Amino acid sequence: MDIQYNEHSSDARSDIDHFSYQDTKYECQRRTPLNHHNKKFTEAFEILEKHASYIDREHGESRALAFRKASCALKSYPREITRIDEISKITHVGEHSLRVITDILENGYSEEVQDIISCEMFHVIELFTGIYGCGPSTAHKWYSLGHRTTQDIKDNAEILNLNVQQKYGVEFYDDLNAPVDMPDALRIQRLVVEQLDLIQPSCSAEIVGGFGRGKQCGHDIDILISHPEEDKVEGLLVKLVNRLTTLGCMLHTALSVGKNVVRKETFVKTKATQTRSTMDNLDRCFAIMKVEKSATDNDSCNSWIARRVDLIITPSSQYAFSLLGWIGSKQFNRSLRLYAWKEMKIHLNSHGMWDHKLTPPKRILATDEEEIFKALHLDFVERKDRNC
DNA sequence: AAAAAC
DNA sequence: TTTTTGGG
DNA sequence: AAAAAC
Repeated sequence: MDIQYNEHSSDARSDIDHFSYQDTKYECQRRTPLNHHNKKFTEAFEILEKHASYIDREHGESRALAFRKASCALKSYPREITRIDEISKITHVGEHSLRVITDILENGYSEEVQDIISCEMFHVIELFTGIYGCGPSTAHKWYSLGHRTTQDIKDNAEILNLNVQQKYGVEFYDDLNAPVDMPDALRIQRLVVEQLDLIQPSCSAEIVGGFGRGKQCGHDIDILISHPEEDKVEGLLVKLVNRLTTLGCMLHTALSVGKNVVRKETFVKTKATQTRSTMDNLDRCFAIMKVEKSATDNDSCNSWIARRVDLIITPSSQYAFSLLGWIGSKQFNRSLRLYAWKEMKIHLNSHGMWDHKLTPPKRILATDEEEIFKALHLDFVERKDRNC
């Protein structure tokens, strides 16, 4: 119940065993390590979460969110759950979730989860949403048209009117669904750094996303690029992508060139920027890159493999906020932003934060992650403990 | 409108 | 019982 | 689906 760490423990081998569960309202108020003690429960909740979001587009997302919060609570729980009364009073683990946990404790499985797993529709939606460019809506559409395999989609590419991303998603399906490991991520980072040095020296290029939280493998690589001088990142993404394209590394790119709010007053809306949504001011590139296979990969026909790579550019004034946002996890961000607004009346996003307790709202600056946590009156959470 | 990112 | 659930 | 506000 209480927030108590055992930081002074002499036993550093299993540090997560030494704190009692912090029953907090927000995930950002506690530690959520990648390796926890309740995988058999959280794996069940992840099935329920996906199922809820697939089943109906109406209330599905909110039900999915509830299962995710229950799952996150168990990920933070410092030991394996063996009795239901241990967690029967924990926040975010409600009636439905307790039923599932009870079933697993008593029978070793949940019938509800088994039913989902044995359902063909669930598997096909999983398969289709694994195609880059295909989300739940498109997956449903394809399923209802009678399609069941990626080969079905390939064979009917014309009739289905696949968009560009989906075409590449189908073409490189196997590559893009092969796990990326840390050495792969480091090789891509090295390539990006080499090219950046030729365009603009002294750039930083940090691996963010799951790898940034200590994951050993993932499905894509996210790289956050910045420069100590505020305006040195202007136009950088286009130059970088052009270089990588010339080198033959780019199989597909989707650029999102936003308005870099470096010189707000000189910013003039052009047709190109108007068509972009104002959702994100960062310059981003969603790419499919052609990268060399690692030595450990099997020697099949190709010497290269297609990988999903996201390149994100941020000016130094926004660096801490984009770093925090792109490190994630998604659920950590949601909880952090909800906490900031509900508890502190502070608007937080990946560009900055604004104190709405004052009129007009006042921007709060930060140069590192610690300063953001401090401004929000939160204990700092290590990146490896943001895996909620 | 859906999908892309955390 | 109703509202909220990230941000844009 | 779960919790908080009403």
